[in-house]
Amino acid sequence: MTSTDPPPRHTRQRAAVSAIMTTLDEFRTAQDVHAELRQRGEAIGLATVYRTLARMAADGEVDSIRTPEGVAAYRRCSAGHHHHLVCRECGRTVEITPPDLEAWTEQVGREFGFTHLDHELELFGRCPDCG
Amino acid sequence: MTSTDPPPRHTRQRAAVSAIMTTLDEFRTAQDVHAELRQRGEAIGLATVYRTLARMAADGEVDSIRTPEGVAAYRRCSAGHHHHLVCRECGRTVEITPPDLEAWTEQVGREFGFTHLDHELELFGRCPDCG
DNA sequence: ATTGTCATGAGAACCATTATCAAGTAGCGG
DNA sequence: CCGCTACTTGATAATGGTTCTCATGACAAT
Ligand SMILES: [Mn+2]
Ligand SMILES: [Mn+2]
Ligand SMILES: [Zn+2]
Ligand SMILES: [Zn+2]
Repeated sequence: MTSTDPPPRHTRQRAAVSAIMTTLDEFRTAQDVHAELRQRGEAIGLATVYRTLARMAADGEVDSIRTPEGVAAYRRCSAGHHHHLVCRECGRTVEITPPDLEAWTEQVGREFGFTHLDHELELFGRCPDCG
Repeated sequence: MTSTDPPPRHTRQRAAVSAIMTTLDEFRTAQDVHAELRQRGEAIGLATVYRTLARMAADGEVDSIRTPEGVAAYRRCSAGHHHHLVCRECGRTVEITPPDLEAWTEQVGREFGFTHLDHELELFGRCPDCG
């Protein structure tokens, strides 16, 4: 359980992905990130972007959600657990913290005998700029 | 905006999907439903199952969620808006209603100027039977 | 029964994601 | 530095869920 995975190696590709994620304020798919990196002249493979984002998410360096269409999207993550209000049009995101959700999840889990609880909450809408 | 879509026609295939959904207590994917129908001797195409479930979901006859892996799953739906606690192993489901979530969603939307709000909340865990 | 419209389904197409695996490279010990 | 080894990369193929195509069949209103 305390198995320590080796830390990721520092490569040009990983640095590029990490860098671009700090500049983006919206949830972006792996394909989006790959296209944007290419746009900026970075030489990087699509598979590498997928792998890097998946690993960064596993390591807590970025948040990952699934859009209502089922595709994975990533965004740089502020410290601590939180949820999101996401614009369906442009991906603009606001971090939110619903009161009592964590405690309520635990309570409901106990009530029905469920263990290994996790919860997913995202709000979707249209932001002011997208009318 | 008040456009009335023509009601679905009554066909053997639609009846079969509708019938099986009333007997299932767990979220099932379109592929699951198709396999189960074939098992029971029903002649029905996979595309038809996909179309029928999508339409039933749009018409509010079944609930649809996406598993953490991103695949769509369907389940017969009790009246009224609600959310779910789903067993990751067997799909067993409990309907839940978090207090104040609807009102909180509206409040957060107003606060940030988002419109056309929607929210997605699902709890996942392991049910008593699945240890 | 006629007829216009909608539903069906086998297979192809689509598309996000993951697997392959040979070639490259980071990082460590010497 | 050097060299070794394990990790990373990326072009490409493979996977798998979902949707599209379109010819054929079935519903239902007249
Ligand atoms: Mn939370
Ligand atoms: Mn709700
Ligand atoms: Zn927007
Ligand atoms: Zn279970």
